[in-house]
Amino acid sequence: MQYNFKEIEAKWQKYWADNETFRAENKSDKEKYYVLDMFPYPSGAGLHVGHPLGYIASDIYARYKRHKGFNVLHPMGFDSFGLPAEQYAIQTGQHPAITTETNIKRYREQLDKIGFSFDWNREVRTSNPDYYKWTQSIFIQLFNSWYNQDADKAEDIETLIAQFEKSGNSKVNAVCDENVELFSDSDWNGFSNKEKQEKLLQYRLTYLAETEVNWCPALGTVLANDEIVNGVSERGGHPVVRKKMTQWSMRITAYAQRLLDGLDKIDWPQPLKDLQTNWIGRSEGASVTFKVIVNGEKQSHKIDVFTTRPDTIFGASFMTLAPEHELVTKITTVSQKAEVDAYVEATAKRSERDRMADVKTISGAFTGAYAEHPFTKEPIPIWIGDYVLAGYGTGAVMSVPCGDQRDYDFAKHFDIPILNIFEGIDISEEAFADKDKTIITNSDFLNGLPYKKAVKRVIFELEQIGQGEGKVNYRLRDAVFSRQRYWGEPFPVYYVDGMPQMIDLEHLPIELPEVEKYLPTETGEPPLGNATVWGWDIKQSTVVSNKSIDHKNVFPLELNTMPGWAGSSQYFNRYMDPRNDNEIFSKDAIDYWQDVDLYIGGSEHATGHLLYSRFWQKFMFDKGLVPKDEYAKKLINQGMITGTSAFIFREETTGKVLSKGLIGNNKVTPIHADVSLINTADELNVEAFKKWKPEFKDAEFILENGKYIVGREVEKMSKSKYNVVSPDSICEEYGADSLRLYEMFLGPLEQSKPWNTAGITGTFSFLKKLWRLYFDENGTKFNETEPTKENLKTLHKTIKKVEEDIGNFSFNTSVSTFMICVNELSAQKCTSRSILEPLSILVSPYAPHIAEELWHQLGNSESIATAPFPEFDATYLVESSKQYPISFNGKTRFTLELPLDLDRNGIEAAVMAHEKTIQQLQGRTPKKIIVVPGKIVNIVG
RNA sequence: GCUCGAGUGGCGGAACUGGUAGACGCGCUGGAUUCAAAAUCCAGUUCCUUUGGAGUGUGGGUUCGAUUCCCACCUCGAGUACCA
Repeated sequence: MQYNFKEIEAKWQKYWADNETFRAENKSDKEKYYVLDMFPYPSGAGLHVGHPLGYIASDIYARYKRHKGFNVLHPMGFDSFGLPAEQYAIQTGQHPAITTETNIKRYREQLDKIGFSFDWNREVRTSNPDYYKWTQSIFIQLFNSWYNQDADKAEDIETLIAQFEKSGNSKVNAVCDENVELFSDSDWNGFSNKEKQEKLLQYRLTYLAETEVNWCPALGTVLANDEIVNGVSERGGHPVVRKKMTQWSMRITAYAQRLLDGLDKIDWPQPLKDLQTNWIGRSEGASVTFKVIVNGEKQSHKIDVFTTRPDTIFGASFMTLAPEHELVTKITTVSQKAEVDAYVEATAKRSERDRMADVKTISGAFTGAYAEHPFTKEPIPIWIGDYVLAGYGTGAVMSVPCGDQRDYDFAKHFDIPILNIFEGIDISEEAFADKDKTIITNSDFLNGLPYKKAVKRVIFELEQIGQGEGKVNYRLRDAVFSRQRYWGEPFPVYYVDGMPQMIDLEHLPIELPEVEKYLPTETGEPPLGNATVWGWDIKQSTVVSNKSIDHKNVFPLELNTMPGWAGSSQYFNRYMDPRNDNEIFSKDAIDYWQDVDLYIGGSEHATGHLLYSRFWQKFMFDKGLVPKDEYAKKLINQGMITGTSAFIFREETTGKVLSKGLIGNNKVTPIHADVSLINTADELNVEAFKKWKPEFKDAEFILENGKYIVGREVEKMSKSKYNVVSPDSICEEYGADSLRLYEMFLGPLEQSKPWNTAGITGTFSFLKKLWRLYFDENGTKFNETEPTKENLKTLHKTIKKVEEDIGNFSFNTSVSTFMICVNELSAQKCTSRSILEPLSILVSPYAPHIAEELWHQLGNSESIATAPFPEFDATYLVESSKQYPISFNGKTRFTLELPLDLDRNGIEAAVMAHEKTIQQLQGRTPKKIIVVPGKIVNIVG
């Protein structure tokens, strides 16, 4: 009997689907285990072999847990809203839903061929109305909530309104917009309805506000900070400019501290935690208020600054505002106006990228105004400079040149005095920023104090005079939540008198309307501005034609859509009860499944999805919707699989194409060749290549030994580099089990590693060898013979190692272990069922199709999926002797087999009497003999 | 610049809490089988000046003993970028 992987794999894939083998039940006496993959965006290009790496790892784990008796939830779905389908729609007019459907179908086929144990009954698609209904509902709940800092949690907006009615907003300790005006209870009660709504927007967890956003003209939309890489859009690499727009934002900053603290509770990779920690960017310091003096007169304006070094306040010799700072126009003197205006205009013109690239050039302008030092009462000049960022802190700094290198450089450049307030420190060359060695001097009441004590004291003094307090600042900004795009979740929002109103939960989903074209309107409104049926009728509670918008009963709906991360921020919870029409998930479902036990996905989502989803989870926790405020106990980032590109070499002068070995000193241009035209020995199929690239039809290919050998190089796997290998072609040629084993065998899960198709013959022939343990030409080989001691030792050694490996997510080493096991059992000519049956279970998580076939050939009628994992028994591994390595000065020279029960003295005697020892020592007397029983002998001297 | 991560044969990689470096696989070499090829099987494969010796990026240290621990440096990769 031959190993016919095609037949076997098709058979079992059908069986699993027909029997819903991997269906997870929400009620079970078994312990639950939730294994989650980051669901993919279904792109038109399909999957390449790098994509399923994490899915294979999680599938092995899920299958293993089933063998260990767990009720496993292992779902899959699609993050199906997104830009590429929309760009395609703009180009071709094809509705993104159609493109998406086609791509999902392709993905599904590819995934099915690899034999994953997903419970497809639970599939979710973020672009389906029955799914995004719940995305909309979370949005509404965020809108109806505020963050109470006293309770340190989100609360219903009604509790805030009650406080406003009772005592205004002065006693409210909320996370809200900056510069909220104070009002009393009588003020509040006297406000018009619209004024009340405006005030409340400043507190809601999702709010509409005019914000400075990253506008990408080429994509026609705003982007979040994490969607911008090196000053250009992550997708497409288009320029990004700053622009003021009215946008929905998420008050994620309310959760900054909890997002930071939560990292201690979860088992996520340290680099990923570091990334989130840096992104949140907590720093401790003080806020200090400076009074402003213009032309010798005190102004009503004040400048608030945030500083991490309040201890250096007596070293402040100037102030610097960001050019965008709102006070700039208000305080600039007449004589400085021209210079300041010119500078502000110049910086506004520079793109974000320019500003980032050019950090060396020092520039700025003097406003003519002064700030009053809170303690010395001396006037200090107020400058503007683009090294101060509008988006961080208050957009203003107290410049202390002696203690900060940027301030120092700025002061030197503009000849501003540099005061030295550090005892025994020379600052003639550079600033001194070492907190640990700081002793303050020339600073009145701070003289002689070290950093920490000085900070405490100065904050106390600032509080006494009402000009400052201790403060914690975060780099994290509120997340812009609007996109000027078509293919995203519509907001469940309509506008009355310019104020946003939420549509009641019972009327959701608000479905995406049809539009003629997917581009912005001529008046510059988002694509939904093209919709003709996009008004909200409050009487009928339904979407109606725009023609009936009368601002009495029918109102315009929101034209923006939600960003890509909206749909992925709670999908892991929805999987628990995905077909529930009445609730996002039932209480029973969430109570049973609780949270994700293992989450596998890429680290590129560190500051996007993985931060936003933690935020939503914490919000849902505050609302009592979920029992855990962190949704994933353990997370693993799978490494990237890189491609091995192939090159042909065209000689620059003659145009001849030289085989790799013939290049020599010739000047050649390497040109990518499609890797599918190369065989495992790096030979190019020249005819096929000429067919693929017709411009080489008549080119002369110079061969070596009758073959054209290509050059190879490791690069990112991508279409443009012609190095993409698809899992389908591998499954076709070697089968899914070979692919699964090989992807794991490549190396540690978390490391990035190059793909080389040639190596797959290793795992393929392993499977053939495994098969031959059970079958030969005449049929089955296994029988009821008693296993030998050797057989049992091999089996139990394997059980032990494989369980350890799975526990450590070290899947590459268990593939080696299987190979060793099969090599040994083959050599032992093992045919014993009591060895071969447990072996099939051991292999099953990794190579489920062949395992299932073997299991059934052994006479079992149920699926192998829940067969109990073999129990390890240490007694089979007990040894009576050991090959001791005998080393001299730490270098092993020979080995000696000795009984394990021999004691230290016995070992020493045996070793010293050995002829090779005598030969090594050449008459010398050893200084010392180290004997570690069971391990090693080391002779020194 | 800063923060992480990693440097082991021709290649992917292995080595438990310090204890026989290079498991396993690819590739390569030789052989068997075959008319031939594929497939399969067997043997070999870190390097060198080979009765021996050296060797895990470099230099130093701790230790009887270091790929593993400590210090300094070099190289590569990832992230981040004036964060006050």
